[in-house]
Amino acid sequence: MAGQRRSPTQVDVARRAGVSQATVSLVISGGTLGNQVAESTRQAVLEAAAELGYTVNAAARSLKGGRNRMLGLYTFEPVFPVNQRDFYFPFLLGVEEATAAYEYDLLLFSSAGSGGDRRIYAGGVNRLKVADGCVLLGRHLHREDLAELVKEDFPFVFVGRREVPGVELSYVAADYVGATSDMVTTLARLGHRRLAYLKVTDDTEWTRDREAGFRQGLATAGIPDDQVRVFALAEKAALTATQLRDWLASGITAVLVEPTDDDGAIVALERAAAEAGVRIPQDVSVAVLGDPPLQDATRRDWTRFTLPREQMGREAVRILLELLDDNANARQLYLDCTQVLGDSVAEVPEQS
Amino acid sequence: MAGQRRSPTQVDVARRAGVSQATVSLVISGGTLGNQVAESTRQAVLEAAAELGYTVNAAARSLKGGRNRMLGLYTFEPVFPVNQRDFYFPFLLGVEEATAAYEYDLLLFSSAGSGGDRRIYAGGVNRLKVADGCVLLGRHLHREDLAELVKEDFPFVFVGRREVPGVELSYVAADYVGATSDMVTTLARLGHRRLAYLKVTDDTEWTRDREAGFRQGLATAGIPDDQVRVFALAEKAALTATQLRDWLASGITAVLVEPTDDDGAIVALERAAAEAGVRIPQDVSVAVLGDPPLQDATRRDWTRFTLPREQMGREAVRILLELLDDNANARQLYLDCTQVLGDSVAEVPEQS
DNA sequence: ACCTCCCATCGTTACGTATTAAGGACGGCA
DNA sequence: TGCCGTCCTTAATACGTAACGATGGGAGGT
Repeated sequence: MAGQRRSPTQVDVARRAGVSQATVSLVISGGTLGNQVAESTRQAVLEAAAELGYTVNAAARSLKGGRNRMLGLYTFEPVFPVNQRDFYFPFLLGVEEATAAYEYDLLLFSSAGSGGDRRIYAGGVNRLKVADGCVLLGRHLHREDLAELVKEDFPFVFVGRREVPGVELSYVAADYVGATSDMVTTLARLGHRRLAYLKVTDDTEWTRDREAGFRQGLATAGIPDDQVRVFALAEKAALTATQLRDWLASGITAVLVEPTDDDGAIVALERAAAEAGVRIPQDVSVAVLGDPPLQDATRRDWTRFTLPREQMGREAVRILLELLDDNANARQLYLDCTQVLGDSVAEVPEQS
Repeated sequence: MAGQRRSPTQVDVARRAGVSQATVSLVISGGTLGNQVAESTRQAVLEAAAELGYTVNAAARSLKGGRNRMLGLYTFEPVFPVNQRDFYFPFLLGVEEATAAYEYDLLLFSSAGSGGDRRIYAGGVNRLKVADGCVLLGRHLHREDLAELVKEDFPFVFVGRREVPGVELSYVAADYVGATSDMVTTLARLGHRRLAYLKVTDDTEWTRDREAGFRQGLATAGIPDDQVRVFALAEKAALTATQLRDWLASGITAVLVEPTDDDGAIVALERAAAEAGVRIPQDVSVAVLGDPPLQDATRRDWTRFTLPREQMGREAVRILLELLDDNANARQLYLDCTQVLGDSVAEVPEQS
């Protein structure tokens, strides 16, 4: 081993090929003027480069302002932990696939900051900037980091709808509004007229969208507001068997429930049903408004809708590249979800 | 949107704070001389930086310094295709985890070359070099690319044992020899004395290692060579029911089989068994020498050994970082496999 | 033969940062 | 007051690349 040999530069190649550094640059990076170089010279340069084992220095290139052909993928939570991987994996798959298809490489910003905290700005440094642009992923984001990113004009696309007051950002989102509305329609078609909606408390975009979809679905189905019950599930206050019985007693026949990181709402509902001796779907229909992240937590084949996760990943990359080329305004894209009819919803029994 | 606003530099900060660019650099990056800056100046600089939304330009920094804090992961096959993902995923997991733990970022070289062919040297240029070092993964490598990498002194670690004549390279490998040997021992302990060994034909390191382990296990168990039958499974020539019957007729009670990309050998064996009316494990015991990549192709819980894939990924990163720091010689690491007792192996029936 | 034009190549500069050696202010001590 | 030493700050430079304008020479036209 020759030890830490400095890797050859364009100057070295130029010297060997008997041309100038500028010519080497023209040959290597092609550019618009790439065809202005004589074929013989081009060959000589390429040969010299191969012999020396020359490789382009990405740092220098991107310092100069050019592209790296690298896209970043930053996740606010670790993507890989086992319990969540089945949820995040399809996004990753789509992003990877599209990135490769466009002949870019993918930079995974996986390193947690020193504090164990995942932040974009570690020590005041925006690490993302080594990439040409970045796809962001994850539920628990730091808004201030996002705002900072926008302020810097760094091109990025979020997977999932994200709003930051005062700025317009790009994202690829699932159409939660439409999907939830459709779910209400489906339930109404099966005869359900009195619904309960079980939402998580924190006020996020996706929770708001689902609730909006819920209201919209009610309107479409012609169900007045007083026929429904909205219950916000605080983290600690689980749904009790008593509450569930109350609902059923008041004529409610179906429950819509939001999935969460830990499937807390679903698990709580199932436990309450078990305690109350209520059978799903015979006694109450349950529809899940999304993909339950943990497939293991519950064995049931829920009636639900699934996000086109892989496609979302792919589209995010496509939009990011559009952003890079046009450097136009932010753009948003909504993709349809697919309703999956499982065995947790049944027709409402004829009232005798 | 202000459009492509150039992001502020140290010069801008310096101008605003009324100091020189060098002072800004001292304040920002601290360094060894960081404490030589007067507290008042430091505050002024930090304030100016905050007001302007200054962030360090990573490209410029690494151009100057050398290290990128980026590790590469290059795979000779796409890691993500669905049919293989369960096999490769744990490696990826381990690599990602270790990379993050050491506060590096992970660069996924996913872009296929223009020809659809995955090569390290695209257009005579080594793309890997943007990273400080690289973990390599995959079965179907291009030896010439590897040799070139070594020649360039680029630090890399292979996951899986790889040999290139004349050069010594670093890898983290599963101890196929020991695991296969142990498997033979296990079979011998269950009374199996006549074995068949079904290998794939191409002459790879892992095939050789398994065969060596097979021989070693035979020696340990005191089984003479004429009690065994080694069958090389060509790609197209599947194992026939007739052959399988012949083996059993000759007293063979157990088959060791190598897993392949597509589980070809296992599937062939199972089909032959079905055709011949041979039951597994009642009539013949089957041990798989590794992890069957496709869990779906067969529902059986094979007796096998599994590679510590996640750990292999982690160790690969650790060794790579050692290589970076010491820039010493290549190093190799072997990790033990875990035997898994499934239901495809039974005690040999007492011969009446 | 001379002028023109174009093509291939070259010299130069800027990108933003970290570092080194050098400069300047200030106070203390003789 | 003069000298020196200690801090603090600065000017200059290098890193490797891409882009621009400039230059030289050869070919073609008049």
